[in-house]
Amino acid sequence: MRKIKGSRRPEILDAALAVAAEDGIDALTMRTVAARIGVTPMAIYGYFRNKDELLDALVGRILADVTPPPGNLSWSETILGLAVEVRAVARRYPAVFPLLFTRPAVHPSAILIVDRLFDALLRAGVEPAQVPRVERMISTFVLGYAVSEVGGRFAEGSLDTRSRRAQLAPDQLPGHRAVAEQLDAPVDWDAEFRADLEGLLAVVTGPGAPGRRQPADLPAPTG
Amino acid sequence: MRKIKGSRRPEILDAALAVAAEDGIDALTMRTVAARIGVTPMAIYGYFRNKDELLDALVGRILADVTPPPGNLSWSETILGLAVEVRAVARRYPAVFPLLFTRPAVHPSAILIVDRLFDALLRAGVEPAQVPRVERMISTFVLGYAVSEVGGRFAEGSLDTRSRRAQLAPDQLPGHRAVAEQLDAPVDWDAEFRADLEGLLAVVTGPGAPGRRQPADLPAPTG
DNA sequence: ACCTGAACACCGTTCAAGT
DNA sequence: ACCTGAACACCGTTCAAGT
Repeated sequence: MRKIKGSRRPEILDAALAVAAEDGIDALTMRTVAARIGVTPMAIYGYFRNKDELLDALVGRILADVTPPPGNLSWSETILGLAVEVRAVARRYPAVFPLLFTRPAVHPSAILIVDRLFDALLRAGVEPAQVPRVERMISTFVLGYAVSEVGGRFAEGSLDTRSRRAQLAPDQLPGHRAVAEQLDAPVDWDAEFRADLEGLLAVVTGPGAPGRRQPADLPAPTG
Repeated sequence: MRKIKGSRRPEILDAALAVAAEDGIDALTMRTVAARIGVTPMAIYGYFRNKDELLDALVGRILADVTPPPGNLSWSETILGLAVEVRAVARRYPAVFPLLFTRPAVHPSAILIVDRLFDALLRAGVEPAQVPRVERMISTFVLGYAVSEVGGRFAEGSLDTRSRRAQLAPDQLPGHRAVAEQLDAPVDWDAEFRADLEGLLAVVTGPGAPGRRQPADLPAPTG
């Protein structure tokens, strides 16, 4: 594997990102990526052992786009800022972002983000023993929400649409019936994401939360 | 598409599940699935328009394995029970479960689960206007956690392991340094999942939560 | 050190044909 | 109604060879 200075690895990863952006993840093949930088498919094997390793590196490349917030922010502003950044990156690379959920977060860029979260949670007064757990909880929610949005899991649909899909009469979906009006209303995803996050931060640091040590600067919920 | 009685669709889906369980998602091809039920690859196209439609149906098949809790449980027992079931199903089908996050939840089995969640949240006193949002929050966390576990995203690793991966000195990861002892300790994933969920339920229904209407039977956190 | 070219064992899918 | 068989345009990847 050539990892020397002047390696074309970044060039290849950018080409992969471009191919996926234009034609989707299925179009991202060794052959299309190679063609985009004007080489033969086999040339890529000089930089990545195989396609799997290329996709792993792509995960690192995507997370490298998450610009960390400045160091002088409060713990809650830091976490919210990182979350908003991650979600913005998901929207920037919708076709490939779901890869983040299937491949281990072992890249330098991922570890740097986790480190900022650890630090912010400690400043929030979370007990060190609870910090890794809370970090997993927050990053799971943030990644999950971002992937759900870009992957189409948050399919909207009226009561009628949903009961048709379920092949059931509306009466057999009492929960849906009770909130039918809400299912017709458009969703403000930005506001929902923020409200959810603020709720999450409240639970991990709020009064009575397990692993809580001292008061913190949690903002009032705005949702 | 043959959707008549006596269709072999269930047989095909079970074969797909078996192939993935034995040899992984990459081995799940039209050809291997066909071979497993003793037909030619082209026979499958009589039941599914293409591979994508087969995978979509597989998502429904997986969720159909989630046995809904009995109707006489409290709202919190209902939600916890569903969550535990979903996580159990993820562990049953680790190779294919991540598909749930990439494909819209429009299958009858998915809608039935959502309906139970809607109902439980209403019983918890969540305002109808907030119910769909809270449902998305909970299901995003539950699915995200389950996928992270089976997909290996929750890679454990000591401070040393992580700083090596990050290609950084431990000093450049102050957050990790501060919780280094925790990174060496083994994680009780069952307990963590439960503690996280109870925290989540507390935030959506606890005192001061947005969309709260009346007291509810939230259990005390056990984590 | 870096890249090419031919080849191999696979894919998903179309089309025409069989019973 | 259900399935087969041959064929097509792709894949990822190996190997040997070029400069």
